[in-house]
Amino acid sequence: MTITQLQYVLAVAEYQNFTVAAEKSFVTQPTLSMQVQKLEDELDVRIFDRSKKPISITEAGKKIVAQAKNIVNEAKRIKDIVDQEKGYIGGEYTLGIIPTVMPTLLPMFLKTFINKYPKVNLVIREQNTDSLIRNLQDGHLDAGIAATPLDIEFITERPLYYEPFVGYVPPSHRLRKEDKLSPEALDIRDILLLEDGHCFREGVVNLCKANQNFEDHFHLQSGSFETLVNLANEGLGMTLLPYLNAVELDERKKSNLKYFQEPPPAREISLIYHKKELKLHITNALREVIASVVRGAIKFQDVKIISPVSQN
Amino acid sequence: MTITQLQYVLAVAEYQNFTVAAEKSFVTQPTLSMQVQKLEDELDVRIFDRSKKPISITEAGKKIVAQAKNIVNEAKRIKDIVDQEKGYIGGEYTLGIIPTVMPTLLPMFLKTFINKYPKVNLVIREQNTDSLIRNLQDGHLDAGIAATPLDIEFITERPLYYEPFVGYVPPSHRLRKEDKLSPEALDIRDILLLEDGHCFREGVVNLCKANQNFEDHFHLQSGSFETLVNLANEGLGMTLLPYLNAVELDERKKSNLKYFQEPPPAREISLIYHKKELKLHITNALREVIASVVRGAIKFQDVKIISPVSQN
DNA sequence: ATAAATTTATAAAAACTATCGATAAAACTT
DNA sequence: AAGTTTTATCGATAGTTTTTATAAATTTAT
Repeated sequence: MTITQLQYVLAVAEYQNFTVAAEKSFVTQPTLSMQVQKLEDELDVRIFDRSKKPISITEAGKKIVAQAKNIVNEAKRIKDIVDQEKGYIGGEYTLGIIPTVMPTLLPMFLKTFINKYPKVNLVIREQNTDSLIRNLQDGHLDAGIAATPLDIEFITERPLYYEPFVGYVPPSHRLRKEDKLSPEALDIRDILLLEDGHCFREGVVNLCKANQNFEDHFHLQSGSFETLVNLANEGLGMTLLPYLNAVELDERKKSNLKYFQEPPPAREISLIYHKKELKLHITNALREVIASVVRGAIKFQDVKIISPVSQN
Repeated sequence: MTITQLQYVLAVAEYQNFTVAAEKSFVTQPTLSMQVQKLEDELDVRIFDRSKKPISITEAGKKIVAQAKNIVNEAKRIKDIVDQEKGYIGGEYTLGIIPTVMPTLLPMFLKTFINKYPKVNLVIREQNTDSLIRNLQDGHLDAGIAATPLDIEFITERPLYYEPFVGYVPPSHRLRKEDKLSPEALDIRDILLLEDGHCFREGVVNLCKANQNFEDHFHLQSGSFETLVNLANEGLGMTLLPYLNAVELDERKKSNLKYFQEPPPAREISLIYHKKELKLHITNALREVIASVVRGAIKFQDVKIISPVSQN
């Protein structure tokens, strides 16, 4: 049994197809097929059922694949251990970022980071919290940036900053006359929300839920804050924005912003990574960079953190 | 990087010597040396310092060895997973047993087990609780039989039976006139103890400690109960025996036995194994066999369990 | 301090194996 | 039923592991 064989098995399990798996593994299909067969012979068990297409994984195969993932990930770590021992900051590093943080935070730190650590090949993926967690678990991501607390057993959360919610209240809205917003005054039924899957949506729902029994009526939903702001201008209601999105609005729109009373509700944005601490040295370097650039742009201390997780 | 290379590294780390490591790995010394070198080249780090003899492990090497242990153990598990999936009970299985249990328990179940599961190559090692725990951790043992509770994070304890302590009180002893023993009446200073390292010794000390402040005076100490009984007969004090040892005494000596008041103090004997549950199917088979033979010989319910761990 | 013994490294040859390209066989699609 | 897609098989080749033989280095004994 070799690590290569296990990697081939994982590739087949992932792509459910020998030919594609071979391509992704940068070998020819016979090479991969034979190695998988060899492993099956050695273990004397079928891992894949090739009698139908697409191929399926046998019961024994599922367990073998799970264990193989383990082994391959642990094997990868040896290289990381050596790098860490040498103090070398380099190699591939994959970071997942939730969509509502990506456009505002990424431009703030990306340039600084790649300048400071040119040997790191940073791969950035935009994905929602759920897939972020899944990818952290199976090792497809080295770290993620998401709203916390998530309270997940195998994940370490290191808060980066606290980002208050800001109201965008068009002139026609009933709350326009108020000086400051309060969570109690909000009515979930006239707040424009992001579409499902965004944790910022959950945050807003949780914020309003504190004083209302929210029944899931139909709401206009969009994937971008820009759309929400435009819809709000059309008189379809108000919306809530994260602070960093709010400060980026043009002057005309900024006049529609309404801040919350102290302490404002806020989301906690954290760097999250697997407790196994793969590539911890790079993760720490990344955290340092982000923390230092954020320190200038955002400095809220006394906030009320709103959970990003659905409370159902 | 291959699993074989990691195994070679582990062998060198274990034996601190390339030649011996090669023998134990059933390859020639150059084979092993070259593979270790190849891995060092690939990782671009020295794992072993060969400039002095015996060779030593570098700082980076220590971490690599720890991780390699992980990987190799996890790799071994794949075979176990397949066996388990097939319901196959076979292969090598290594069991550690503490010295004070070995001579009485092993004859009771060994024959039954090897008859029932002839494909299992059972390797039995006598060792004290400390090395048992260490060997379970690094995978040198598949399971152990020891006095519990040990309360160790990575170990599962499955109680097999409860074995009361029985007093061996020679005619000349002050407690001879008592009908039943009570823990309060015991005086640690005239009890003959097993030598250090036996957990039964710790159990006796804990039993007496409940009512006495034990200061570590000099005591006669022996490694076998037979010696203790003979010393007791010479008038050097009394001693305590586990129930199964007591019932094996000849008739003449049995007349010196004195039982405890209900509920008698007892030790809990458990099958212990790593939480990772390597070869769980064999472990369960073993537990079944032992539990069934023990059920006939020993059936105490209402006992007071004495900790086998030093309370200092 | 020098010789002997032990231990690790190096080199060349042999055995073995992973990989590839070509092609056959099987399964699915139209 | 023909064509397409996917997996298996085959022979050739390049590369790797292993071995035997031997050299170099280190430790131990005299």
